[in-house]
Amino acid sequence: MAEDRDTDEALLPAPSRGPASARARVAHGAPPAVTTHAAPELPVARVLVDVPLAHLDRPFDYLVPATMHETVCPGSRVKVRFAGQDVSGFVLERVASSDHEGRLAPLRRAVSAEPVLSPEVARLTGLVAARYAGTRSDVLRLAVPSRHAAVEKREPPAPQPVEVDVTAARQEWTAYAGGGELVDALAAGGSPRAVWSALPGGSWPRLLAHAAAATLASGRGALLCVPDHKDVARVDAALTAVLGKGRHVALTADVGPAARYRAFLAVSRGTVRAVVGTRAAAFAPVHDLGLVAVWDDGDDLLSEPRAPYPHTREVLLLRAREQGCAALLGGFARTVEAEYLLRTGWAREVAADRATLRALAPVVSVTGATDRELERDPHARTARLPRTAYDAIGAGLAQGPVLLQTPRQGYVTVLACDSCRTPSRCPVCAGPLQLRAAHRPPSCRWCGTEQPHWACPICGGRGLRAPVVGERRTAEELGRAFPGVPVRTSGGDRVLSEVEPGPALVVATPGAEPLVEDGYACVVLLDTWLALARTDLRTQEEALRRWLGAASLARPAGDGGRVVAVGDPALPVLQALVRWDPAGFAGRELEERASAHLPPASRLASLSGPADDVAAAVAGLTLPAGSEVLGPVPVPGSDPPLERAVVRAPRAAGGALSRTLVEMQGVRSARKLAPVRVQVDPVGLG
DNA sequence: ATGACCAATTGA
DNA sequence: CAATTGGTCATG
Repeated sequence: MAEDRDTDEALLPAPSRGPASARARVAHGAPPAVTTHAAPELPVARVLVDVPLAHLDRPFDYLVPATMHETVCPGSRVKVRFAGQDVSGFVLERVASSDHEGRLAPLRRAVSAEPVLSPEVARLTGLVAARYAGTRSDVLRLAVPSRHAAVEKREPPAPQPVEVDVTAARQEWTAYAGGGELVDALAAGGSPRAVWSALPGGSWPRLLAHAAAATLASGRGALLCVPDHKDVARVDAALTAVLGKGRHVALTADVGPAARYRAFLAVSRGTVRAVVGTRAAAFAPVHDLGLVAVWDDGDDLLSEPRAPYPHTREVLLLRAREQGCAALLGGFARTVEAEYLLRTGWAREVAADRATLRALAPVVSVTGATDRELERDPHARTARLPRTAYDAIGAGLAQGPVLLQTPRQGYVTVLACDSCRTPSRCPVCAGPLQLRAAHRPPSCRWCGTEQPHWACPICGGRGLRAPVVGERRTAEELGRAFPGVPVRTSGGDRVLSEVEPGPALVVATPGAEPLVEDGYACVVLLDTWLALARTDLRTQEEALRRWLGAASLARPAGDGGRVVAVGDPALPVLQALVRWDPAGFAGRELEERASAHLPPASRLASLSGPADDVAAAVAGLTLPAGSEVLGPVPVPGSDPPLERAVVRAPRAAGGALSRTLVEMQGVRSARKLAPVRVQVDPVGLG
């Protein structure tokens, strides 16, 4: 598209009413004056300017010069003069006149005619900013990828017609109660909302693809969000199998700016209507959106690490609410947020009955790993493996590959009491202890305090051990315990996506488990006590999610599939694993959260920064009725020292809480005070 | 942010 | 009395 020349702002026509009365002025040394005419129709552009200041987070009106009339359209990029600087912005709309009293400055440049910000996404960015008490320009940065001019100039490929076999889609979903109805409703143009408990095994990408296909059959678009690139690749392949080539697109950040922009344009121009992607794809401008879906919404990869830290699930739910489209939350596990949607009746459950589940799930057992048991067993002593687990591995290896999930990577991370195995914590701040160097006493990883005379508060023991050995060390030890068996590792920056079906030991960290055709003969979950040693709000939910993720890679019980978890069989979270009951667990967890006034039953916001700023920020809030302020308390391990306050409000007052946070940030920004970091419903609150 | 403006404060 | 500094306000 043609790009327009810069405009001299001295040559301002009068504001919007009537034709512009151009005044020429030739300043000494200035470029020769050119008369600027306003666009013949809708001469005013409402522009969202890219400035990071909270109190400037609203549209500003500019005059559209006649030369830019063709190029400037709703959703297009422009450059404008703002507060003496050239800044970029997005045109929200073209209107006939402005409410602004003073004269309007002309747009400085029309960057492109490409409408990259659709009206729906423009509205969504506003809702997300409001919900997370952030600025719209921050959200816009997440929503619209950077421009690549060469890609934009190329002619788009013609949309491919899509033929969908709705009967096949329905067939795939009938394993679930409510599944057939879900597909029917999608295909008929309805907007069902469902929380889907996926059956173990590798069918979920295909089911997501079929849900998308049913939506396309109704003439609408579908948007599928998954946690990582491995998942994108799997759903991508399933969409190709179900829809044929060229009918969908994968949106990921790691493919480079040109490829990313090309995929984005295919969506925004309506060339394709089915999209799979990671968290940034939640903002994809899918035409005629009919379905939003998120897989494994408990995965913290779906939580955006950049301000204002929106979560993919919440972005998609805002979209579904706003556009009245269908919503699907699926996973092996269930988050408390998904459970909440069921409890409030907003979504329906889609789950298989117990008989179907029993047929497809492996047999799950828990085996203790007390020191006494370990002492009786020399193999266990070296490999942290009780006899039961050791035997299950041996039996599994006779049938195929065996997966061992080990909680963390690296050689030594956390210390624990040598006698009772309780993870050792700092008496000052409760942070984990570490050994930083040989011949130094243990020190706290958070506050750095050295603990030369540490004693276990549980049993009084003074010895420390480093019980957590990463996947590489685990692999070495197991290789010795099972000589002759190939050992593969996956974790950290060396992740295997798939392994061969033959007998092998596969050691992986959570989320890095390789796929294997026909499933693992046996899955062993090591050191479950360690995964539960964290003090985070979501520790148990997260542990169960990771265990179910690994367990769902095992063969069905009928094919000999077994899962052995090494841990305390009395723990409810491990009992939920044995019964394969993520729904029941999420239900109990939600009740506990509700009685403790924690999300999702309440809305939380954390404010962090230097102590003075946090105190002033909290004082500047107009808190809704029923809310309370916790803290501020020092943030452990922060240097320079920071403090954090947590504000808690009833869920119904969540909107009011976000509004007062936005207002407070606006006031602070106008007064040139340092911004306080605000996180609404942060994922990892200790 | 940047810049404009006004008022209070400081300096010769 | 002028120069300087600090707060407030607006940014189209």
